[in-house]
Amino acid sequence: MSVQERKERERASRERLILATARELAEQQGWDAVTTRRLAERIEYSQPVLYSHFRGKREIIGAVALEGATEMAAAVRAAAAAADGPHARVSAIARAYLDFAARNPAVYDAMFQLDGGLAFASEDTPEPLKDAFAALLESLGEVAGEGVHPGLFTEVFWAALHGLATLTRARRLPSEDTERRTALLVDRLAVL
Amino acid sequence: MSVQERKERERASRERLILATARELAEQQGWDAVTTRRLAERIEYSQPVLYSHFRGKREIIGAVALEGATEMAAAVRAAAAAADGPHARVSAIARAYLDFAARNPAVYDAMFQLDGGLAFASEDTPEPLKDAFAALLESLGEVAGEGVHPGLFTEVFWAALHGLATLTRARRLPSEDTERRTALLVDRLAVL
DNA sequence: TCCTTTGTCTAGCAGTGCTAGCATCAAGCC
DNA sequence: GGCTTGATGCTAGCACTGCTAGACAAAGGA
Repeated sequence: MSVQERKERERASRERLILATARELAEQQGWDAVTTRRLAERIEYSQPVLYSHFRGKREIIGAVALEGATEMAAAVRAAAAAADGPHARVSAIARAYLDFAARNPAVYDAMFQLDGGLAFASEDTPEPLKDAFAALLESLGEVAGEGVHPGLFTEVFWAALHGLATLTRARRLPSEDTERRTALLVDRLAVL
Repeated sequence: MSVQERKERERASRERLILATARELAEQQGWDAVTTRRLAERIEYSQPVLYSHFRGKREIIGAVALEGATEMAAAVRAAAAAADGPHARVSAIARAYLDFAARNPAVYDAMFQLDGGLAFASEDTPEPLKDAFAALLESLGEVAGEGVHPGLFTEVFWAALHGLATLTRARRLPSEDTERRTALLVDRLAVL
């Protein structure tokens, strides 16, 4: 029994290694550079080993996305908890969101740009994704304004942040004015 | 001289055929299905012919993106011209933008999600892209509100629309409430 | 008519995600 | 302790990708 447990531990540890390596490689050189060959070489195993852990590359991306969702939810909640008052809270959340996207571009891509085979906005949406949305909803719901559904408001706010994050990252928007754009967004959208 | 002119015409016509075919294929089956082999087969030429018109696949995507930008600018201006008053105009623009994205998902991808090798937000940004932004700016500038730079306001509004468009398209947001989300966005962001 | 130039094609390269089938090594049984 | 068995990871290979070198044919000019 103990032997089997040890093997399971080792297997789980190798799975973490795969994910950490994929993530590191993606952050360093982009997801295009994360090929199964390169990934296998970095973890010092052969390619087929990857397929004994994940169905394919897409599932690896999905797993990294879930990791990212958990971290993002934590970052948003931490920012919200450290701020006093609704306005400061919403500002802090917006900054935390954009900051996360800027600091972890590959993870953000995995979550929202690439196909990780994850279900969104449906019943079988994985828990971390639901929770990341919930983290936004907790603080944004209170500034939705009268007669506006908190969920709908959060969706709009989130979409706006997502737009800023992706357009900035893709150099469609110059990154200098990020602060001013964020401030404008918060001031206009949130009802205090 | 006339012979050369005929050849140039034929060449230009074939280039249009390549772009139209690429776009059609992308809209039908997604950009992943637009391989150089398939594209060549559809236009009934061999692969290398594509490379006598474009440097590579990326440049084909870029060319489709420019086409799309021109069309989007026209769609936005048409919507603006058909509406009376600032509020109706902004609403119409938002709907036109999201409608364009929804009706031409592959073209929208070429413009904003994929790498078409185009420069954005810089001096050597191609004219159609600048003009598409200008089309938004023309009508959005007037509702930026006092003390807010029209360009900055347009960027934020655009980013919000972009977020809605991409998240809806990627099924991150359910498509039913698009109208309500758009209305909320317009009502909050635009200063009348 | 011959030669040159232009245009197009066939064939191939290096790389991709993914998999079938073989070797190896450790666990468990007699 | 020696043998069998099953799990585990490997090598080799498939069908595909974007892209290109070099052969070849068709057209134009002398």
